[in-house]
Amino acid sequence: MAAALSVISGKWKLSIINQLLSGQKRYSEINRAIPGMTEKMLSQQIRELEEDGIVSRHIFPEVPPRVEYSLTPIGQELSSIFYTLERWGSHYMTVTNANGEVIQPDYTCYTLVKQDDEVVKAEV
Amino acid sequence: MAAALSVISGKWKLSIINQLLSGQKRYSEINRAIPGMTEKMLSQQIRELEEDGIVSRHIFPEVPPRVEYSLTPIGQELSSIFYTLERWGSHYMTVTNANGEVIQPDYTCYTLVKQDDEVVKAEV
DNA sequence: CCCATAACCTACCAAAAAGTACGTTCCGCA
DNA sequence: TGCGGAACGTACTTTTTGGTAGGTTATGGG
Repeated sequence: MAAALSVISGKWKLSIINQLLSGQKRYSEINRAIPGMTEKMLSQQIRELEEDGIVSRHIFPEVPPRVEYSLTPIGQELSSIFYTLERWGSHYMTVTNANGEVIQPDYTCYTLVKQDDEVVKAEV
Repeated sequence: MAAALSVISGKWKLSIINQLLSGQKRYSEINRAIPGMTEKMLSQQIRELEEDGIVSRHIFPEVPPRVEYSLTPIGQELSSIFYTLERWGSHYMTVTNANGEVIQPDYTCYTLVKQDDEVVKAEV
């Protein structure tokens, strides 16, 4: 489990894998598809994914250079993790509002506190 | 998906949730059950989990103080994420040796490189 | 009378991760 | 004669995260 987490942890890795789930893509395509990510981050994180055996790289010895990335078989199997995270995440969002405050409709989260020598139940 | 990841990312959070999956536990119990984790980390991370609505805290106004933690319903639903991560992770381990080097038995990961004006296929 | 226990908190520090800015190489194009 | 694009690399800074060492409250036990 720790191994799985260490492979996918990294601010941009999930976005990169997500891009490659729809097929082979070249560097600049991925770069354009993920706004906010710098080129350095892309090459750094995709290199880590390659070292972990998740993506494979094909260098075409042309000028201008062309490099295409694709998921290895074990990388494609990450889709189950995507599915689970997405499902839990969207379920989680339904009980959380846009500000990140938890709404928790079905249950209350409370704390017992002592106030003037009296035990009171305070909602968090 | 990002929300799901941000909730479980943190060096000790999975261990803490794992402890609470087997039922309500008090602070010192969790602390003893996870070796290597300092008390500061426990209180810091469990507080973040509480803010995210994953665990709830019950303070018993006794002396000596007693605090018990348990998973909220949405926290308990994280078990599906545990299961998926574990399954992928163990599968991943079978194609990776103890040194973290990828073995990749069913496919080869290669790179095309130019060497003395000749294209060669180099295994990574 | 002091120490241990419980469940923390605070200040300070180190390490890791991410971001910013810029350099590189080769070629075709205007 | 520069200019841009492709796919990076490198140096440096900032932000985030984790770790260390100590302090706090109150009480019962030796």
